[in-house]
Amino acid sequence: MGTVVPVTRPDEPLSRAQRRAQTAERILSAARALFTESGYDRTTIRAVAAEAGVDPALVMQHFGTKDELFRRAITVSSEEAMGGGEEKLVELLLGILGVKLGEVSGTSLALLRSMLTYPEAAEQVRAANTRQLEQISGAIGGDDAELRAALTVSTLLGITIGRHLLGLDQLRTAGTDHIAEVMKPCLEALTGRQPPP
Amino acid sequence: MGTVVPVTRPDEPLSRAQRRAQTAERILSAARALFTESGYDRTTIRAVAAEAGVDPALVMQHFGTKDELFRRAITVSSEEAMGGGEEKLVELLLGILGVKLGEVSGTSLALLRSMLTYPEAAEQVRAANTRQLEQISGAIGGDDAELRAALTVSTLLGITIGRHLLGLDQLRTAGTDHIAEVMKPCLEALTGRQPPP
DNA sequence: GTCTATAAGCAGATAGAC
DNA sequence: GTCTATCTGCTTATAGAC
Repeated sequence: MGTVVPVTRPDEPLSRAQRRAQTAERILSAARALFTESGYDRTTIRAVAAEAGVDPALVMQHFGTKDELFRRAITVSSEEAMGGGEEKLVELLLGILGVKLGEVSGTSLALLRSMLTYPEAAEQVRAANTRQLEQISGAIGGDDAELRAALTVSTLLGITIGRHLLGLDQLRTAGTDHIAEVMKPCLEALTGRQPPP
Repeated sequence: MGTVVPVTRPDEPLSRAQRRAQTAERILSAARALFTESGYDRTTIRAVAAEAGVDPALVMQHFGTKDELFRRAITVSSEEAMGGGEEKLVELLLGILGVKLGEVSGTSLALLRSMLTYPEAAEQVRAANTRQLEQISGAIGGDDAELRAALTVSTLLGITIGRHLLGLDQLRTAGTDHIAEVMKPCLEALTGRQPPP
């Protein structure tokens, strides 16, 4: 169906299609780094091209528009998509906390950096949060479940922002385990059923 | 010392200086609204002028640069500056929570909207957070005080973002009191002394 | 004192040379 | 197939007419 690339030069190590795919990947990687650092508006096609060591026109050739470049840069292959399983409450939360505090995939940070000023990024973050929220809400149960889930997600979001995007010293220098340990009772209080007044 | 404005026209209700100050205030108000809505980069001098019903050149005449306009727009008169007193821990926290969840002064939201993409805004937010953090840290005491305080501030920040800037439904529709009620045990767990293992 | 007109620069996107 | 050169539009900021 036209996907087969005939090898015209057996001594050439990589086909043109392969080289092209490699270049696209390098551009995406550069774009991810710059979007993470400066956000959507302040990241220029020219800067991405320079970072990737290619011509600006080549970036347009590959992705058409800056918008599409961003979309591709913040789209995960299919793996993470926020710890997908059916785990149980606290483990789920600490999992999210671990993921968000640990490496925090480059795609996530690139997305979060622009969420307050680039409407499409905001929409994606809302969607991701809604998915997390439904998982947590279902695990909590009760009247306040949705509110509690929303507060939990927002709390984790705030810590991620403080640590990775704002760079608050006390959060940058603390270890992941330490933070998780301190946050655990807090998250339990937030997700546990409230005692009767 | 030249500050006295002689009244040349007794029948004129306002002096020129007064009218000028009024116009400046209207420009600042318009700027605050647009900075809050769209952030620093996407807010143009032209749009601010249009919103205030004045000429773009007049905005420059008053504030010189866009940078200075932003600085003036997010500078509070002197009052709030984050509930300044010497209150006691939980009350302090709920106070901050109340302030952040309630009206959240326009200046604060304008500042928060740009904190991830406009370096000067980020610096201001870090500074404000540090002040809060020191208050809370002092009230907590103990080894983890600073970390706990940082996590507390980040938590409140996350909720403010989710509610007012991202517009998460579950947080927008919930009442301030309800949120405070649900968050109280969580904040107590975060700021209370940890039980010995 | 206020606004028209314009300068100067940079963005994303396009067309055509090689 | 890749890059040079350019187009078009929009920004902040300035200079000068009224």
